[in-house]
Amino acid sequence: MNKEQEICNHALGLFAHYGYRKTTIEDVADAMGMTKSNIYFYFKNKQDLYEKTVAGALSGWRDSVAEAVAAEQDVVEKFRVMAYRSFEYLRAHSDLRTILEKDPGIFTLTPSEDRFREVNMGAMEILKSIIEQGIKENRFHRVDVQHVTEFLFSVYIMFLIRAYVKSEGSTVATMYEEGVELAVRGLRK
Amino acid sequence: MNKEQEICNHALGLFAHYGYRKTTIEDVADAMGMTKSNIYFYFKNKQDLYEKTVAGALSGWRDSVAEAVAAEQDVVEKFRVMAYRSFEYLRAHSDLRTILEKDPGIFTLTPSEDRFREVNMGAMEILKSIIEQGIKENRFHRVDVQHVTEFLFSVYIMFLIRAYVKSEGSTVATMYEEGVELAVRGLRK
Amino acid sequence: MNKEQEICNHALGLFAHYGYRKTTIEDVADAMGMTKSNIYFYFKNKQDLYEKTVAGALSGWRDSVAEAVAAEQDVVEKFRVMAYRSFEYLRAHSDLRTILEKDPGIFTLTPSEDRFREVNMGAMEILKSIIEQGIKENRFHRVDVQHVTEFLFSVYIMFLIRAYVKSEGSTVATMYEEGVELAVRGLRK
Amino acid sequence: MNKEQEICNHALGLFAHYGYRKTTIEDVADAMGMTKSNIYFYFKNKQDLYEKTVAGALSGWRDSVAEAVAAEQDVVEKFRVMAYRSFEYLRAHSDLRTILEKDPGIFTLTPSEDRFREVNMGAMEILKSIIEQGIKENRFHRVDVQHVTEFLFSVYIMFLIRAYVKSEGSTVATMYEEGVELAVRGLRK
DNA sequence: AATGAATGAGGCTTCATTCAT
DNA sequence: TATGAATGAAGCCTCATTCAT
Repeated sequence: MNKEQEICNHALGLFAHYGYRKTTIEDVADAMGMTKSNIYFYFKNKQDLYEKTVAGALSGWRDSVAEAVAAEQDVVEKFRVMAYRSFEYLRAHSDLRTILEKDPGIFTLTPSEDRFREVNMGAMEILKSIIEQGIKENRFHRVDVQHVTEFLFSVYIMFLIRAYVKSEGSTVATMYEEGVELAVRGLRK
Repeated sequence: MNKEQEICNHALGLFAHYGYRKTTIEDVADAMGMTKSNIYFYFKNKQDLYEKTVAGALSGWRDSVAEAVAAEQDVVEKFRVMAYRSFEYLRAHSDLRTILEKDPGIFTLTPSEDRFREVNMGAMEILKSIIEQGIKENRFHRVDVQHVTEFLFSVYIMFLIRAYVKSEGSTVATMYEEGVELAVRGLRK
Repeated sequence: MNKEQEICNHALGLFAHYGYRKTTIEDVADAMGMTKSNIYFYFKNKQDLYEKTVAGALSGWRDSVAEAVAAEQDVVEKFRVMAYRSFEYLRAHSDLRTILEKDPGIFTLTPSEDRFREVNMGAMEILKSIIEQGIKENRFHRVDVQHVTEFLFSVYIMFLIRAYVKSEGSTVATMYEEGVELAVRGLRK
Repeated sequence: MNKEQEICNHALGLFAHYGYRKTTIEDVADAMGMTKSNIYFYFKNKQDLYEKTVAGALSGWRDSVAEAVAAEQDVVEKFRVMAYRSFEYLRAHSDLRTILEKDPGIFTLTPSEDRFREVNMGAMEILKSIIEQGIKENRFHRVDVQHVTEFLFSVYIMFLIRAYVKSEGSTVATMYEEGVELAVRGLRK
């Protein structure tokens, strides 16, 4: 179907493997069995291709998490599920993971330069609304929502990404679990 | 005096600001007030310049930490000092920090591809000998030294680096302090 | 039509005149009225351009000889015609001649490093099949075909090429004629 | 002793192995255990170094031949000895041989561009005086001395050089012997 | 005699991008 | 939609050569 998306899917793997600079438009075209110039029919330029590719991958991640969260009622469970689904998703999608490793700027939340604000904001929104709900239900400490959200979001992203650098599987999973429980304890009354 | 070092110092800032790819040999030469070709008198090629630049910066970091650690007797204090000096050093040396952010591969400790093994190993050695001393003096749990060292090193590096991505100063510092205390509690009997 | 060939034709003259090293891709591009980079659309790199250029020229030579040989029935005539057409062709194509002079490695028949084995083998095949036919028809001595072929080929190539170094026309032609007759007498029963 | 000569000796091997273009001044300096710049104390530039190196090697060749010729009385023997000593010398000095193969221009006897006229003329002089002596003693045909000399010189040079390209030792030697006898018969009454 | 340091010119190659078809 | 062909800008690197010491 949507060829634009198809291109992004192929590009994702290449960007993950070779990085932005070393991935050429021709690489992408070759992978698609089309020509360089034809890529320009679908995307304005290389930057555009990259951003749409990454944005698409981030959306998939966020949607997967949002869906899992929506299925839970209890706010603590929501928090746990959010954390686990995130972890699980990245484990399964190594291309996205690699890109996140290689381009740390993706999560630079400084408003002025965030190329993926839209998606990132969406992800943070999930976390934020969980915290808000927890506070409203009087199950979480009355923390500064915005700051705590940003803090947790940044720790959690960095943890997720870096977790895989060394990664022997079980160790990482355990490490992650403990981190999550720590956060839960820190929040819960 | 040592012009090689002088070049590295200038290069550090440029690599930090523009990244490896966008920094040209000419940029470095201009910054030094010399010609492109003269850079090649001191370095084999761009890669060589980059690696020596980074290695130099990492050495400075490691030495600063080593020195601080050596000045302490108590093993718990050594651990704390190591953590704080590391933090402090990176805070003060934003070029190194930025490079570390931009090139996460610098800390990929997989033996096969680590371009800075020598320096990294030196840094890990500091941590390792503290843990060993703590165990010998019966003040630390009898943990698996190698594994724990690698684990702590990797967490600590990722933390240090990522801490600055958002960074509003006080928040980060507090966050870091708590992390350190956590580790101390985890180790101490 | 075939622009690749067109480029080779221009390149041949330049390589002949300036030699491999001194001929720049830009020279070739200029001669074609196109840009440097466009040359790279047709050839992988300078080496590739050179090799295809030389191979093309050698093929032209070989084909011209093969055609002349095929038109004769008598095996002795075939041999003579082969020799004279070769001579004639080189006389008329001074670019190829010059390149052959400048790059003696073109005829280094050591299997391991011959860049033009395919073409060279084709040329030797012509000679070889003449000798074989001569022996089968009982008009040539029963010599060791492979060795004699290689020997004659190497003498003949060296003669052809070097003949032109001094070359005052008539002298060379006479010299050549005598050499040919010598070979004929040596082979013929 | 003479360091200039020492440099030439080292340069000879390098020029033979890598060719003029690919041999850098630094290669030569390294081989001598000195620095690039110091080479310029002894030679005007790379071209100068090359020419003096080749000229030196050619002189050695010519002197060796001249010496052998001088030791003979009989003019036919002189001719034979000249040929054999030449062959022998080149067989033993593969560097010179290789340079002669790689730079055919060395024997381009066109007065206008011969960079080694002096040496070449010296070599031809040996041959010429033998022929003159043979004629005076009425043992050689009364040929056109200048032309015959040039012709024989050029054939003989080309033969010597190319003989080694394929070369399986005995074959080459036999081939050469026969060629020499042919020339002798051609000259002798 | 010798060196370290510097330079300039030149050449190869890559690649994003455009354009006519 | 899709392609082949073309371009320009940019960057890396080599090397002969020079100069001050």
